[in-house]
Amino acid sequence: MVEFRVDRGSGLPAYLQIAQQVREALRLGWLAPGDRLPAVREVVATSGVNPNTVLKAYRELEFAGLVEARQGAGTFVKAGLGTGDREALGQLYEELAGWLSRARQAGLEDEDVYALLRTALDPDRERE
Amino acid sequence: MVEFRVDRGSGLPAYLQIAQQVREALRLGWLAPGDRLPAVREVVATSGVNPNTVLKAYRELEFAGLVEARQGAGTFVKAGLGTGDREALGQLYEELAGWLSRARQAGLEDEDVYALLRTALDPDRERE
Amino acid sequence: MVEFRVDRGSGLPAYLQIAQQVREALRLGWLAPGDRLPAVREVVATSGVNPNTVLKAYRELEFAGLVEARQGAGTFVKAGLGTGDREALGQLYEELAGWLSRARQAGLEDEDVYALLRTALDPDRERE
Amino acid sequence: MVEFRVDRGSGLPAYLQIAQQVREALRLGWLAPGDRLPAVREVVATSGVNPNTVLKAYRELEFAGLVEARQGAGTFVKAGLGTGDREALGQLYEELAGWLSRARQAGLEDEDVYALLRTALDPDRERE
DNA sequence: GTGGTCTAGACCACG
DNA sequence: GTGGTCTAGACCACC
Repeated sequence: MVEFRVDRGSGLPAYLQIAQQVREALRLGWLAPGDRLPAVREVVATSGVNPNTVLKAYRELEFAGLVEARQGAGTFVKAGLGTGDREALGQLYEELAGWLSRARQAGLEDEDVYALLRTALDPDRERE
Repeated sequence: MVEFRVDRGSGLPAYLQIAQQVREALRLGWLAPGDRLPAVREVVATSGVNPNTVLKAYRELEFAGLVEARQGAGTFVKAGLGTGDREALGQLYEELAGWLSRARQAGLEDEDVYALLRTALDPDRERE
Repeated sequence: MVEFRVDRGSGLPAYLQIAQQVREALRLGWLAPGDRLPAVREVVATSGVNPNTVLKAYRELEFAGLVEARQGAGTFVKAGLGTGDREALGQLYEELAGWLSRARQAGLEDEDVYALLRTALDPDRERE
Repeated sequence: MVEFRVDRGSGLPAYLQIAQQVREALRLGWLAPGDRLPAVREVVATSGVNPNTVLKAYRELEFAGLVEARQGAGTFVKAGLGTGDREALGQLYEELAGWLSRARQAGLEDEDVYALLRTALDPDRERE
């Protein structure tokens, strides 16, 4: 079961945050084809957003072919996403968690961590 | 010298992307107090955004006390951000880059990497 | 310039009617890549639907890759649709118009015409 | 015997599609007064819709005075629809089928055909 | 009770 | 002035 976290004031529209979190859950294997997404009303209850916002996110995912809405039944995952190798994922997760704890000991905040990762993913960005 | 990358269609407003990239440059030490931000017309030339959008980003940073606009001279960094320990940062960056290359060998895409990091930063998100 | 006709009570949602009419205009060459769609506010004025309904239609077309919204500038046709042979289209149109006038002389109503066409398009439907 | 085709995702509600197909069958003479409509469970079996959806369609037709439900016996056609001239209809159908095959040779798809017909039925729609 | 559609209207981002 | 986002709430279609 996934639970969405909507961060108002992050600048990113709420419906995109929800859609992104579904995609992440698909990538990490928390959601698999056939699974049901939380009902719109559930998301409303837990996240405090408006029903239409959730619908918009679900519809976006439907357009992308990732989920399928069945009238009166719910919204279901249609396709998976990302690497299939769950084991490697777990291993990498452990390593990353270790690195993260070292980074925090060195005084880095979440923002620093994101900045580092973004640079590492796209080294060209660095310039002097 | 920093160069901004504005990703239209990422959902995040252009002016927030610029402001965020300045903050990241401050965190990583690419920009330090006294440095000049690129002129608005330079950013316009390299990023294709509207001048007003750049101005809005710079105003936002000025409001946050990070930069200072000097009439006719440009916009200058006023304060630093983040950990002062440049050495630790370099070390952590190398480790992260190593981890990242392993992750990519395992077939992970950028989105998978972000998903993992987000989970590592906020482990409560994972749920049965 | 296209003008939309929204038939409330046809059962088909208004936003789908608008999207469909844009697609038809693309097919018939009334709209070509680079053309601007009518502004949301114009459609609202001429069709009496709600702005959000128009937005939903335009967004649907954007998802389909047919149009592109440019902030503050409007929504523009990105890709064409259908056969490129405008001449053949005109010829066929004339023939169809002739047939249609004969059909009407024989007393057929629009509904009869649609029923005939649907059968002709999908002859398997006929069964006894 | 009529068989219904329900196209989920056409946007048109399922019950309206069924009712419309009955009306079309009446117009084209596939159904005549006294004929029995397929039983609800038959439609369910062939179309995959919910029994209530079929009932709603039949009720709608009954309301329109076109059919009549007889308890325990089924639903029967009460009135005809459209032009009585079966011969003219057949002739027009042949002509239309001929035109259609030429249209397809010219590369037109079903959508193009519908677009043409819609324009021919309502020529005012075309505009500069 | 499920998702889907539409309205009305406020506010924001961008040119 | 352009499109985009979100809210609130009514109503519909379907299971």
